[in-house]
Formats: sequence, structure tokens, C-alpha cells
Amino acid sequence: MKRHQTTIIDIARELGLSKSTVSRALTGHPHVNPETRQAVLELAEKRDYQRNMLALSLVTSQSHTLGIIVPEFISPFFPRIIIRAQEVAAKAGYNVIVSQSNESYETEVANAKVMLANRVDGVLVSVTKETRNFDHFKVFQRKGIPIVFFNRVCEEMDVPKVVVDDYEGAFKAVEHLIRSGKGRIAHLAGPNSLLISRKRLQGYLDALRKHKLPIIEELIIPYDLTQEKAKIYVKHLLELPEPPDALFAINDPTAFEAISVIKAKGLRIPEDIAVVGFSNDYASALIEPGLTTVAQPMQEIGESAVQLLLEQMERDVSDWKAITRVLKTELIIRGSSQRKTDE
Amino acid sequence: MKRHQTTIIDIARELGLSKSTVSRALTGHPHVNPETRQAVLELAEKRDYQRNMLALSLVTSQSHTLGIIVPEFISPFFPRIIIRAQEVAAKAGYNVIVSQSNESYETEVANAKVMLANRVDGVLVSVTKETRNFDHFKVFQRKGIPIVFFNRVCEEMDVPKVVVDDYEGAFKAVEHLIRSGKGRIAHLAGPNSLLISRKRLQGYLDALRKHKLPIIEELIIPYDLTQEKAKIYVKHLLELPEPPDALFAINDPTAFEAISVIKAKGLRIPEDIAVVGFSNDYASALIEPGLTTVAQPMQEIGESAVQLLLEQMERDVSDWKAITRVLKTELIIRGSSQRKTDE
DNA sequence: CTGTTAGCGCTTTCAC
DNA sequence: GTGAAAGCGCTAACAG
Repeated sequence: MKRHQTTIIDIARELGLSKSTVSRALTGHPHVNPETRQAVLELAEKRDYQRNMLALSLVTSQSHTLGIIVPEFISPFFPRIIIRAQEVAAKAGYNVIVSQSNESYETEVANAKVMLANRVDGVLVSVTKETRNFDHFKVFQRKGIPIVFFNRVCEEMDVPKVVVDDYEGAFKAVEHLIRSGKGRIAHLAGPNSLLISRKRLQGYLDALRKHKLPIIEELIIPYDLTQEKAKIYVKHLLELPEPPDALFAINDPTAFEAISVIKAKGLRIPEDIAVVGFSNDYASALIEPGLTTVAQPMQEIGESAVQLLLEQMERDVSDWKAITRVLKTELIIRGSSQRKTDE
Repeated sequence: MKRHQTTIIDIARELGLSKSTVSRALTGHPHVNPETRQAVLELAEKRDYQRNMLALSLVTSQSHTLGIIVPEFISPFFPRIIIRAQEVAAKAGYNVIVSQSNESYETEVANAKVMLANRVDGVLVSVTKETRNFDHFKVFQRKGIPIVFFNRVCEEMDVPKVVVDDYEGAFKAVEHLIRSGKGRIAHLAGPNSLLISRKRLQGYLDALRKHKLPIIEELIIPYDLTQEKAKIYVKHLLELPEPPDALFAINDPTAFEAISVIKAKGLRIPEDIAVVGFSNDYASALIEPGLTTVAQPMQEIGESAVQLLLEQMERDVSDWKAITRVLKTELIIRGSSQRKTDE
């Protein structure tokens, strides 16, 4: 239990130097005798010396650590973003500590506290579907720790954000369905608390309006993003007296559930009912039929988010900017919305 | 840039107390006047006080942080394990810092150093496919920091490990193919450096032997786990004068690639060629046909690994145990190996 | 070029 | 019940 790791003091003692000199030699300070430095470096290597970042952080009050808080980890969406974020952060000399809230507000609050307690230099956040109160994030602002939201953002905070054009993405998706000859298009929507849900819903509605299609209330179902509910609602839609001939799902996992329910019912996709998702998850190309979906640039999201965060960190608090970066989506058309022609 | 977070000194000053008393009040020390404690707690709350873990770690030389190093983050396999590991660790009061090596030895070494520098209390490791030298992990042992390997383990280190019965899993999978009437079974194997590759290969070979089937060298291809190579080798197999009638893939992503190549060639699965994977990734139920695969208990892997680590951490270095926990796999039979009967 | 001193925020004896 | 002092490992002036 009580272990001792090599410190600069150990090295100093062994070499008959002061710890300052050792510190200087180790950090590459200019005014150090080359021979002294050499000796220090060699002994450090030999003793597996690793600079204690905790002590360093304490004195510099910079932890060189960024926090990332995401709502979930199951779908490949957030992991993809995190990988890229981590890469960019590492290049800038920052470690990353990741925590997933499991879509729970309580957990999110706890995670935020952990980040605070560990003195992260900045945080990247995508909120849970339950989050309605943002006090736990406002603390960061008050303390002068930059925060950047991505994907699922907090509307009431005036801080940098990275989002995709959800409205346009949804619009394109629905318009594509309409052009494919579909007229009764259902929308399995996300919870109203999330801005992405509302934006995508808006895109859906406007696409219908533009093409003079009626907006049918019973075909629009906001839900809680759980697998079970997805199944139930899709079944419900299919059993309607006048079932939809297309479904625009809030995200790919929802679309996958839908496809499996539809297949189980023996209906043909896309002939009987077309399906479109959102995100272009890994599995959307694997599933049969391939899922037509609105691709999000996950790498770019991760990259932009870290960049905005780093920029913010360099600025003085008084000089913070609340840029919102909106990235483009791309409609990927696959078999779930278009009868196969080739292949 | 220079920000100041509330410290116990701030609170002490404001309340006219000493920092010791504030510390005691905050940490729930018994000998504190209830009123004093009350006052301290209230002010702490009001000032958004968060105990500085870095300072705490420095004095207790315990960071309350566990490190997890995984080779990749793309397939859902490791994320699933990490989620569970994080949950268990959190329950025991530990934070988790995760880093992915991107299958690069260099990155893995760098990540190990970061963990060391951040004074993690213990590490969970699954190595990259490139890792042949384990010095960067042996350092942990020397420093008295417990290390537990999972999935992709280091054979030459005598430390706790969590693995699944790869041999048996592979054996069952191949035997299933044989019983389905397949006789020319190919194996797209993993790199020889990984124990899991060798164990699964062994299971494959022994299943063939048991059923008196010939072992055909040209049907056994170890590869580097990249998508591109998977494609190339599957094509190669299919173009053999005598192509295989079944394929046992080292893991699910490989099987997915195989299925897509096979379909593109217009062959039927499983009639012309059956496919079996390993892990039971998320997408294996989605793909068409469903992928027969050897399910790994990912949750349990994460859970066991953290448990072994925590146990080790409680023990004195002299008392470390090198338990290897072997978890069971389960063969999940789907359409890729068995003609559909129902549905 | 190198040593001395102070201090980052916190816990922990040891006194009173 | 509370305060004073020491120390965790490190860096950063300030002297030499």
C-alpha cells in the first residue's frame, strides 16, 4: 500500500545536488551544466523517474487535463468523437478524462463534480436527455474554466458550441423520402428537451410543408430514445389504420430497431415502408437493407470542439467568445429508402 | 488564465477559523463543533467549493484514479468493457482515465507514461497487436502499482489477468460449422503476437482434428486486423481453386468485412459459405444474415478486471496474487451459419 | 551554473 | 473543539 516513487529529491540526494538543479535539468532549463544534466537524465532514466503531474499541477494550477462528459457510450457516435478529440488534445499536450453519464442527470452532475475536483483545465460536454437544469455546468463558467458543448448543447449558456445543421439534415432526409414518392412520412422524434430533437423535427415539418404534404399529428412521436420504446412505437405506427409509408428516425439506433420490427412484421423495405436514420453509425452500412441516413462528421465534431476549447483556454476570461460552429451533414442514400438498382 | 478556485483557506479566513478546522469539518471528522461544521458546509456550498483532488493526492499519495489502456475504441467491444469497469470503479470511489493506443506500440508506451505521471493507483491493460516488448508495463510492477491485463494479455508477466476461454469458444464455433456439414473451413486468424489469436487458432485446429478433417494450410491466414487486409484475404480465399465452404473469423469486424465481400461476389450465406465471428458485437444481430458468433461477456470482463485490480490494491506488494480469471463464452447461432427455418 | 526559500491546497500529528 | 506546524513533489524567484 505505502509505496514510494522516485522523486527529484531522491535524484538530488544521490547526485549530491539540490532539487532545484535536478528540476531544471529535467525540464530542459537552459542554465544547467551539460554534464550535470547528463548525469541527472541518466539517473532519472535508471530509476524510472516519472515527473509527478499532481505536484506539478498543484504548483502551476494547471492540470493539463481536459474533461469530456458524454451522455452514453453505447452507440459508436460518441466514441468516434472522443477518439478524435483525444488525438487533438494529446497533440496540444493535454490528457483527457472521459466520463459517460449513462443518460442520467444525477450521474452527469456527479461527473461534473469529479471534473471540478480534478481541476480539469476545460470541459467538453454533451448533455443527457434528462438534463433540464444546468447549474452544474454554470459552475465551470463562474470558476473560469472554459466549457464547450457539442451535439447536445445547453441553449441557455452563452459558450462555444459545436453542432451539425440538424435542421437541414432532417430537411434533406425528408425531402428525399418525398421525392422517392412517399407521402405518409412518420417521425420517431427525440425528447423535446434536446435541441437536436426540435431542430430535426422542424426540418421534418418544413420539408412536408414545402411539398404541400399534410402534417399528421399521429405520425409524429417524440420518445425517450430507449430500445424498448422504439419497438413499441414502431409497432404502433405499423398497426395504424393508415400506416405510414416512410419513417424518419431521430437517429440510427432508432432506425435499426425500426427495421427489425418492420422485417419481423414481414413488410418490405423500402417498398412498403422506407426508413431513414441520422448519424451514419458504423452498422448502417452493414444492416440489410443498408440504412439511408444523414451522416454527421464525427471526427470533425471532436476536432472542432477541442479546438474551440483550447482557444478559449488561451483567452482571458473577460475575452471569452461564444462561437457556435455549425458543421455540414451529408445524406447517404442506401437501400432502406431506394429500391436497389445495381449490385 | 490565472483563476482562483475556492480553497479551505478562503473558507477559513471568511469564517475566522483555521484551515485545519475547515478541513476536519469538510471531511466529516468527529471532533468538530456541530455549529462550526454547519457554518463551514454552508459556506462551502455557497462558494461552490470543490476539494482539490490534486492536493489531496499529493498528501495521501493516492490519486483515487485507475487507468485503462485499450488498443482501440472503434469496435464496440472495448467501450462495452470500459463502461462496466467505470461503473464498478466509481462505486469503489475511483475515477477512471481511459486511453486508447490506436493499435500503436509507441502510443501505448506514451499512454503508460501518462498513467504513471498521473500517479494512477492501478491500471487495466489490453495490449496492441504490435506490442512485443513489455518493459513499459513492468515499470508498474516495480513501482508497486498493480496492473491487471484483460482480453489481450501479456504472457510473460505474472500478474492478474481476465480472459475468456478463447480455445473453447473457437472449438465450439468450428465444431458447429462441421456439424452443419461444412468440411473446408477457412480461418482468418489474428496476428501471432496475440495470445487470443493463438488460442483461437488452436481451438480451430483441434476441432478439425477431432472430426478427422484435414488441416489445409492455405485456408489459415493470420492477418493484421485491418479492414483492408481482411477484404483482400477474403477475396483471395474465395478465388482459390477449391474455395472454403465456411469461414471462422478471429472477430466480428473481420466477419462483417467477409460477409460484405461474399455478398458482393454474389455467393449465398450460409449455403455457399458459412461465416462465424467472435465477440458478439452490437452489429452482429443487425447484419443480414445475422452473424453466428462466440459471445464474450463484456460486462463481466470489465467487472472482473476492476475487482481483481481493487483486490490487488488492497494487498501489500509482497502479497500480490497472479490469478487468471477465465470467463465462459457462448456460441450464438444465427443465419450466417444456419439456413433460416423460422421468421 | 547552482542552492535556498517560499508556496501550490490539503491532511495530519501534536499541542493547548 | 481548535490552532500551529510540517510535509506531500514540484517550480519559481532570489541570491550567490
